[in-house]
Amino acid sequence: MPAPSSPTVQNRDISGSFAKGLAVLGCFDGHSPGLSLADIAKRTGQDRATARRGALTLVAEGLLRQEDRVFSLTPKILTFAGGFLQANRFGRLVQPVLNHHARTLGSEITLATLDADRVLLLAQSTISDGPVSQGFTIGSHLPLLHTSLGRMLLACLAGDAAQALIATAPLPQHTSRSLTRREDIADRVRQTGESGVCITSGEFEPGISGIAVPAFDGFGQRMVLGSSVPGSALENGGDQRITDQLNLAAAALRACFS
Amino acid sequence: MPAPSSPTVQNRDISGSFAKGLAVLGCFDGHSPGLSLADIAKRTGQDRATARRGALTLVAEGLLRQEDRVFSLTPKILTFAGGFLQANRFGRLVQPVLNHHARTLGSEITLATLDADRVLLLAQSTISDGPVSQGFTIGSHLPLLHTSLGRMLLACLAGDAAQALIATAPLPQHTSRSLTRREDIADRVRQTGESGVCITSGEFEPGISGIAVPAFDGFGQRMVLGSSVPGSALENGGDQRITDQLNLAAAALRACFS
DNA sequence: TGACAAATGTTCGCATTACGCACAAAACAT
DNA sequence: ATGTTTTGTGCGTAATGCGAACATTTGTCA
Repeated sequence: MPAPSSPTVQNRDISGSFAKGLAVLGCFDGHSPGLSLADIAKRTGQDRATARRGALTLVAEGLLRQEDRVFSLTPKILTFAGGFLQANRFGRLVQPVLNHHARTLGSEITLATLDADRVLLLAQSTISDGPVSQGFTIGSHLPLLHTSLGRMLLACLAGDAAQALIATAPLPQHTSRSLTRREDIADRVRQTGESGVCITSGEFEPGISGIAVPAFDGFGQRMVLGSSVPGSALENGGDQRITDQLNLAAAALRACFS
Repeated sequence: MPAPSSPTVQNRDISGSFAKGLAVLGCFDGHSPGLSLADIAKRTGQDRATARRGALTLVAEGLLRQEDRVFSLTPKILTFAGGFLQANRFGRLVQPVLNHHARTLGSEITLATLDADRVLLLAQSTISDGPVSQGFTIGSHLPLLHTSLGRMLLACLAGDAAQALIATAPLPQHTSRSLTRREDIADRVRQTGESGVCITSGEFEPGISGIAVPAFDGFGQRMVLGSSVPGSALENGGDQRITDQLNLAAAALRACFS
């Protein structure tokens, strides 16, 4: 005879099976091209049978393909991204703005937002033969604490939310210059909020500096704009030139979305 | 006493709830930025209560946001695309190749594949101030029968599969030059298969010509490469020049993926 | 090479979960 | 204000998904 609020009763507004299935889809994170059922079960913490149903359902929907024992994403997964990108006019509005300013700037520009405790890349101007290209794409994640984009996102957050993230987000030492004390990062975030621009030097990739500025509020979230350049590009007022150009691009986007 | 294959019994390997939830996610196709519960129910053919559970689950997972009565995709949806793009080295391999060849070509290059009866865009070289830009993005869909990319994909398919698609895929008249008889399209596909290149002129967008060549087999599917140019660009051997350049890009990709 | 062990994949009974009717609430029209 | 349509939600029921148990494959050592 179960109690009225038995622990086994769940929120009737949410479908557990669906959430578990999404978790299966979410394990394909790019670090591993193919996953076996056991891998999926391990990553999601689900029973192997549950993971199997999720994966087979995804295969039936055409989102995964099964080759021998490994599952991998099909191109069809891009359809979901297409829904977002087209609904928000990325092809017509965002991409042209980024491309244009990237050309006059001479380095690539990235639009990003916050996703849990990471930076999520939304769009990127791809400038041919650009000097810096780590191979990041739309949907890639960057660390929050050691990138200029991440620190700018933190600076745009309400104080306590930012502090919570600074205290808990992963803090691996990517390079010898990565700040390793969370208080130091909090300081930088504070400075960023005051100056309206964030510059990091070699904390994520050696020899590469990042510059980020706020962009606009859209899709229910704060967006930021940034650029990666060789550290030397910041000398002789290069930092100011890049900042100005990023702010111009930000203003153009703001005009589109608000 | 139900029959062994009772109509109410389902395939135990597939999760119906998960599939229904995915259908909810799939209705956000970019043509409509926000959908109400009733819209979702209508589009998916699900009961409103079912659609509601699916949508609320997606909100809980951070993939949808609810504003008043309308649901819309959040940027987090791009994470799934990122998994595919990174697993297949799009940032490091594909994008640089497309960008490089697009620059020497002077017009943008698109990588695409087949998704049911439409063309799915996988990657695009974004060349600043390029002459033609319809605002398509990664994950966008193009019609199969009236684009060079689509006809090239058909030409790469086994005969009966191609014929089936030619007979059933939607055939709207986008422009006055759109072929409207399916036999004519079958003819063009046949020619495409023989010559190894497909050229269409103004059948999808007035004044715009498309050129497509086969690229490579990857992700379990055939990939094709194409470019859109003003119709005039094909004169004086321009068509050959573009075809050659596309084939060079295709060869470069083939070297990466096989 | 065969026998054991470890890991992975699949089946099936049972309890939980999701389905969708029916009701309620809101929005709109008259 | 009252009917009408549209939209949102609680709840009983039975279909569905859970996971322990079973089967199968892969790896290892004598």
